[in-house]
Amino acid sequence: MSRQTPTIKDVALRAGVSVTTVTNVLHGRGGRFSEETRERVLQAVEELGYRPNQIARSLVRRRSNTLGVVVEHFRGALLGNPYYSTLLDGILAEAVQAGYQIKIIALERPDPQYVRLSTEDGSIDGAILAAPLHQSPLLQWMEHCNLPHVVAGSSPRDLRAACVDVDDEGSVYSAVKWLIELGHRRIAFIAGPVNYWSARQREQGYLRALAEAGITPTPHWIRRGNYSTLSGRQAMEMLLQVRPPFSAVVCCNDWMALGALEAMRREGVLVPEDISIVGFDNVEAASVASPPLTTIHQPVREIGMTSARLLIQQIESGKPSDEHVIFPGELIQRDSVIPYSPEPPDRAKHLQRVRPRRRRI
Amino acid sequence: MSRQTPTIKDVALRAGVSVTTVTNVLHGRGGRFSEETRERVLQAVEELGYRPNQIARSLVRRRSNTLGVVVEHFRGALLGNPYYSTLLDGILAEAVQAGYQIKIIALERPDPQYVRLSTEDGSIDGAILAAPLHQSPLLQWMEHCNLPHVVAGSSPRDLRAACVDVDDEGSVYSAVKWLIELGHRRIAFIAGPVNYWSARQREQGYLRALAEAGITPTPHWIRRGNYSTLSGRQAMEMLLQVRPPFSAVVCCNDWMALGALEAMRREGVLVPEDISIVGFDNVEAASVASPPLTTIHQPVREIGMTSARLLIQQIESGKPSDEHVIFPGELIQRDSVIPYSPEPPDRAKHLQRVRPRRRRI
DNA sequence: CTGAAAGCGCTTACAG
DNA sequence: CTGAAAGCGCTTACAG
Repeated sequence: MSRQTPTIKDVALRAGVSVTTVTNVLHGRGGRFSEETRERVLQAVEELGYRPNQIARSLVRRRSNTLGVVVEHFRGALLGNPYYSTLLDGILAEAVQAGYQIKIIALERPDPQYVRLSTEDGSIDGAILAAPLHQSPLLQWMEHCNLPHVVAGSSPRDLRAACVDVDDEGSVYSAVKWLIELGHRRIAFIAGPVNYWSARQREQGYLRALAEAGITPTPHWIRRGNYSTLSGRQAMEMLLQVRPPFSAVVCCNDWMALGALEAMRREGVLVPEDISIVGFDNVEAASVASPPLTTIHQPVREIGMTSARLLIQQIESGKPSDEHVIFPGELIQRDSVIPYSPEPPDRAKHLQRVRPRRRRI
Repeated sequence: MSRQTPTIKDVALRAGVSVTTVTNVLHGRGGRFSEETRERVLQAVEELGYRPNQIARSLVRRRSNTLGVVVEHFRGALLGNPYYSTLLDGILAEAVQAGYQIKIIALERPDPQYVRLSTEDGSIDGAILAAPLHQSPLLQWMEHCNLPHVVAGSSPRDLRAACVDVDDEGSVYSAVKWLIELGHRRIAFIAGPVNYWSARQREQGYLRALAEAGITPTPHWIRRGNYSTLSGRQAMEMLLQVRPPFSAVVCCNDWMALGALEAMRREGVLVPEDISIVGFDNVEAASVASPPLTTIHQPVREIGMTSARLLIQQIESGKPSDEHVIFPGELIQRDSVIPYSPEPPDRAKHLQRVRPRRRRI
């Protein structure tokens, strides 16, 4: 009995009107049908359980009402990263709000030609590039792309395209400047991977603050990690060898800071008495670490929302834009930083904080 | 000069062949064209920068090659939750692998009619329902839905549809049984919100293990939180009032366990010496808590991957399925649990672990 | 090996 | 207020 899913033609037939009329009442184009016709159509829709085919609609309107979120998935488990998922959540919230859907375009390989095929196929009205890597093919693609697009998160600052990000450079600059004001002079840096724009910019901020204070770091002051906890621990182990010792260390992200914390705990270095530490990102784990980690919060969800808004603007106005929206980072002061003190801390007094060896079950 | 984006017709014209032939070479339907024709077509494609319109293709093939991931977004910032994003990551990985795209369908309101409109519109070939809530309209919708679908994560066990989840009940049952084997008898439970299937099932596991050991909990043994850290702290504060005191507490998720840890730290309760604690989910913060939290890990990414695989199977075979795949949870033993000891811990010995008041900067 | 034609399910001028 | 017709950009029998 039940045949294919009903089409607009079936509705028209049942209501005894033309498909044009059905379209008109469905889209509320007032004045083009009588009240009585409207009711007949709506009833037919109801009885048939008719649902408009959006694919057909997209074809003729040349509009899919969906936003593409392009992620370079060849990097591996990407959405598992809270940064990306929070970004996505912001994009989604804004898109839904404005009547758009979200399609995730996971690039399997870094090939500009392949990117075109995946994006310029009529299935999306515009694209949000989520935190492209350094020398990402996406960046080249954008140059000759007539699909509306905006870059969200970590990206080069000289981009000739709309982009939304946190002020990586300025945030780290301010944090380091603050440490200097607290009396710290020997401030180490655990840098991030060079293929991240964000890591590069944060490093610049560190260097600028030191330079401005007339402090000249040797190469020993900077250790590079890959954003993982393990790499942070290893970097810190190296930094602990340097003499004279540092009184503070700034980390390019929280996970490395957490690793650094672990390295210091193992070595009996007191935080913050011996060494103050600040991270970046304000991940959830930062607040439950011991001591709770001072860090820089970036408004990731807002970045996502703003990207979507900018993209929708471009789509609906038909005008491309190269607006840059850069949010300031926010320093979250917790317990991992204290002012510099020339005399060493009273270890006896603080020894109670060092955790004893625990037996395993 | 540059007009609309080129269509298959433009390619045919330029190559001097019919559109049928263009389609054939583009889809590699061998034997239907000469090698020379093939090259002419490919060259025209190249010169024109032709990209097939997938919307048009979808319309005629009645296949979009995209999987819908349905989330009940009216709950708020959903993808910001690492559970959902990890699930999504698994789905994406498997889908990309199999040549499918992902569309996120964020439901703004819990209306079955609205769900139909959003899903059965030709834009997706099947749907994955991400962790529907208790009494979700999605569950009803599925009953009379001819779109292939599978439920991923937290869901009722008597579902007449394909579903993939962790064994919530069994995992908690095993954990509680283990605590009992360690000598614990007074074991409290911080329950989760009743509108989550997962929370309900975990609670069942707790009750079953106690019952099996002949332990009869009074209502005071169970406090309900809403999965947040704050609610865990509050629940624990109440549990600490109960006399005689508990020697162990099981939490419905890690965030509440982390809150409970905080409550105990404030009250000077030693973990695990006074009270052992186990969480659920194995969030990243659990491993950096002090003490590191013993918890139950669920293979969220695998759940996502398996859901996608099951869905694609249904789509490609044309046969609906109601297969259930239930993964076991894995107990991650860290430092928050020790065997029950009748004598109270030597507080003097452990006092050193209690953190002193910290001054703020 | 190749192509003309019908059709997927809609929307949009356009004519009445 | 209403409808016939063309068309969006593809694919698929079908005939040659």
